[in-house]
Amino acid sequence: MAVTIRDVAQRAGVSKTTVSRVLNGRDELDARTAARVRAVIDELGYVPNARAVAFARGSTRVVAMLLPSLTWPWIGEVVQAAIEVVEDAGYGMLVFTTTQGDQSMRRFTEHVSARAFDGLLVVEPEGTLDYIQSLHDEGLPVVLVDDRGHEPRFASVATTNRLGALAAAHHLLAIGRTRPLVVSGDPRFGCVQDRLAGFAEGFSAAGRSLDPLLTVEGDFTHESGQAAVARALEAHLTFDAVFVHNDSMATGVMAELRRSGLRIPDDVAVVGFDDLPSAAQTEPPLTSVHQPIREMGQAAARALLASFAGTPLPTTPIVLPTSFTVRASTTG
Amino acid sequence: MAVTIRDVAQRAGVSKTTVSRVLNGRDELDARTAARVRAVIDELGYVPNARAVAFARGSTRVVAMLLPSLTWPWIGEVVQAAIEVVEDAGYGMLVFTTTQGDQSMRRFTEHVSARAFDGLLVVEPEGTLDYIQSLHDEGLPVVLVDDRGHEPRFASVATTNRLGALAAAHHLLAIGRTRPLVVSGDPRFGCVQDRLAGFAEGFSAAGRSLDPLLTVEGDFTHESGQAAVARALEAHLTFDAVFVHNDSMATGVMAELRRSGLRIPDDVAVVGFDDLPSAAQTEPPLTSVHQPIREMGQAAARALLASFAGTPLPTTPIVLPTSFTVRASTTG
DNA sequence: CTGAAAGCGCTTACAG
DNA sequence: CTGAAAGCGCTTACAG
Repeated sequence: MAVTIRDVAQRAGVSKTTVSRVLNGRDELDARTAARVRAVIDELGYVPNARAVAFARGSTRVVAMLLPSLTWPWIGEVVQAAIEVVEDAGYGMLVFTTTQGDQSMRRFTEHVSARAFDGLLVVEPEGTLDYIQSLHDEGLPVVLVDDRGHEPRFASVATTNRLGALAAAHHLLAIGRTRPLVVSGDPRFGCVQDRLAGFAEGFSAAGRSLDPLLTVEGDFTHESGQAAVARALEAHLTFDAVFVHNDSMATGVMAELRRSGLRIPDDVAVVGFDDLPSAAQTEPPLTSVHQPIREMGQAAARALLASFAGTPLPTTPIVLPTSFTVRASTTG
Repeated sequence: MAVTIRDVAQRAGVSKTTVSRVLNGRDELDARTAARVRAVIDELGYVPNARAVAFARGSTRVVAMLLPSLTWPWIGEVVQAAIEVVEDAGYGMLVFTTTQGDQSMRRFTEHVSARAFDGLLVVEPEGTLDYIQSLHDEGLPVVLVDDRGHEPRFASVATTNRLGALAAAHHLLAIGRTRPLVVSGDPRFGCVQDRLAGFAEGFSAAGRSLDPLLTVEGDFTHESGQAAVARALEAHLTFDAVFVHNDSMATGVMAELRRSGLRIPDDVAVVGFDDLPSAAQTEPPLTSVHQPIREMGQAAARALLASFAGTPLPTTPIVLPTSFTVRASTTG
């Protein structure tokens, strides 16, 4: 049998109430009483039963995270960072993914209804923003880690997509590239629009406009980057650089460029977006707009935990700045 | 106020006991009573409070997973697969990582003592096997997803490291390569020993022995693969193939080979191990021993869930076979 | 087939 | 500063 608060109380010669007070750090306690109780707790190796505490207190000390999938590198980084913050606070992190579509969402909803956790961090699975919004409206503390450029009416953490793309433009101009191909993500995403706008802005500020034919659409996968470049080359487009909306597509872009006999960066410079750890391992290493991914995960988790302690969740997005990492794909 | 079992009972004109029976699918029930109760449950949108159920039943319907980190691709795949199985069963998955060392382990131990979950899946953080063993000995259901080639005295899921390496040897011999460089992982790991043994076995079965100078040690990182090849070339070793103990090192190996002007596979063929999704995206695409990673995660989760239902955990490892994926890095 | 009652192990007003 | 008692929302013998 596990040791309970009752055992501790008996052994210390106090009531369960007093033990509970020691456990929860209430201050209306005689110091010697508290010390004695603490000694007994150590002696017996007592740890309060999490199930009973959750039940009695009405909160679980567990945070949930809802994600499209765990197998995307970007998401892995975010989750890892968030977990570290959550663990530090003595909380647990319950992870839900939506790889099984409606079935997944139904399961998740059950856990919400069952009040299985105190708050929620979200990297939005496609098309679930309204649902998340409704959870928030019903009183569940929610923080969105926003990789899509939404503008939700609840707490969120985002990055400076426009400024990041602007930095990419400045860099390419600085190394003398004037006809960049742009491989974008799905233009329905706000982040994609921001990246397109920031990049164009950088060129127009330098008195150069972008050839509209030189913007092609990808879907953030390696394959789509490869295909985009293949199409551009087939159409005999000429370009001296490629600005790619994420690193995965950028590796596809570089693969296709090399297949076509083009040298990177001599013939074509390549700039990615994300700057995941793997960007340093491509060939050549990839210049990329750095997203503060870990910081975003941490900030989201911290905001959520703070809300449990009474600090209201922020009503405007927490925006963390991108930076710019230069590697050999632009400065070989 | 959330709706409780009491509300349902009142509205249906039965006792809470009866509602509980309907909820838990006991069969000693009048069909019409059950139907009526179910109707009320739907009408009120009642979902049992997970905290109360966990407390009353003494089990949480939550499984935990202990991991070194979420940012390694191999682990991401395992966790994703395990989560899907766990979610399907209506369970939640609590994820703990040990990126913060002792601090992390202390936090995790608290959750164990607090009985915050019913069972544990583990990808062993370095040096914690004895601790995991002790949790098992104290009665916590544990299943190890074994990427290290341990032989634990509790349930585990593993793969055929020796046979996988044997297949790599056969393939290289089949394409006429006779002097392979081997870039291994840390030889303290059982899986590394198995891969070394299987590979050597394949060559000796063909009447060829491996040059001991041609086995160099890496640490499973991209950089170590790169460094290993750099050292080998510097030492003027000659080889016509490289067998690398994982895909990450293999990309490092390929990068260094290309830097040295060697063509893949014409001058040097490369075989990796793992066959992560990214292996199809390297340049050239990587031939690799395929580990059934998803299947391992699923099998571990299934075994754990089955143990809750009364099926004892297996006492010998569940071993899932590797396969062999041929790509352009050996057959360009 | 059904219900009244005890119990799971804590927390928290309330009273002193 | 401390304790007795109620209560959190379920499950589960036990009795009928």
